[in-house]
Amino acid sequence: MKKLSVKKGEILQHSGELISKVYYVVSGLLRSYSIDPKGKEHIFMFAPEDWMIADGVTVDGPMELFIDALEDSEVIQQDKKDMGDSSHQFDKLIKRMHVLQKRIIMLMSATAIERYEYFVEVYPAITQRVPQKMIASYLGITPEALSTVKSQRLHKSDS
Amino acid sequence: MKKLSVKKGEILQHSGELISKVYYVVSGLLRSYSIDPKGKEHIFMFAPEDWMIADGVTVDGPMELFIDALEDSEVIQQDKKDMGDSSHQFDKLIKRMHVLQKRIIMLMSATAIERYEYFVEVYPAITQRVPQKMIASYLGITPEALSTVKSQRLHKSDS
DNA sequence: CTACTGCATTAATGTAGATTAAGAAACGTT
DNA sequence: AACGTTTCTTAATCTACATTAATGCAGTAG
Repeated sequence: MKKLSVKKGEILQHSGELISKVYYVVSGLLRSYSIDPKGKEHIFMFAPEDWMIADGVTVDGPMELFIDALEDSEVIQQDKKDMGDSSHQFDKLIKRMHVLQKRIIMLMSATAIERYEYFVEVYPAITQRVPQKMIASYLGITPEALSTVKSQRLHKSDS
Repeated sequence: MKKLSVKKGEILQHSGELISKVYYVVSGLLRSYSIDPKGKEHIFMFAPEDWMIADGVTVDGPMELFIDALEDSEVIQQDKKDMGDSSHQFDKLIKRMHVLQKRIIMLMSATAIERYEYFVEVYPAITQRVPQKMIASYLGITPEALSTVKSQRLHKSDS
């Protein structure tokens, strides 16, 4: 368990590494993402201050997630195996699962517009801090599609 | 913690209930699913023998998941708060998260065909045990689309 | 056996979002 | 300030999948 200062753009964890760390974000902003077989980047989560981020390493092998810094950040790095299993950690995991569940349901049932509305509602702060194309990547759509979604929203509020 | 026998079609948990149980499947097959605002059903997971299934209830409130039996089943019901936080349980959760992560990445990056291929690879047994329309619901596509995907696969293997 | 009901398949038509491309705006670097 | 680089927007075209609808096929009940 140690404190790190990372610069914007710095990579904390490469895909496929077996070392399994957990990062608590004290300040700044991290993200985790994967690169699919077609070479496209998909943002899996954003982690602003007070969040925790980790890859999904299991006993079965590594998960293909990168973690990097979108802003200069202070993070506390901890090894997963030293985390213990206090019920506090347990709760955090349960909460994270809930977010993932919701995300899956949204991907299956909601349109790009609905997913964007939900994103803005849940993470209003993030929209100001990251480029649009990353929000598009999080939503599972292209930056072009996000752009049209946003203009539709503007025109709607005229009515 | 008690053992239950449930009949095919029986509902173990309704959406919105606050009671938070975990079910270990001894034999048979359960599923969890949600119904979206448009009234469409989306299968969240299948749980054959030796799996565990639960809703996503958190401190923040209930998750909108139903759980029911697709086959006559024997299950062990346990209250979440009595689970303790042994590292065994912890590991199970981590594994589940891994599955969810993979699913999200697939939904964002893979076509219907690729998702089906992956499903068959990971859950070959399930394809024989549930109706096609439920597999479609799990994959996030319509039964019609799944039907064409399957015929494409057949024609491909001719070549 | 016939009639009903739910499921699977196939085909037509429609649509959300991808792709491609080109111009405009914002940003970092010297 | 002036440059290249990245990001954002807009529009035209394309494609994967949804929707709708018709048909065939079990399974089940009378």
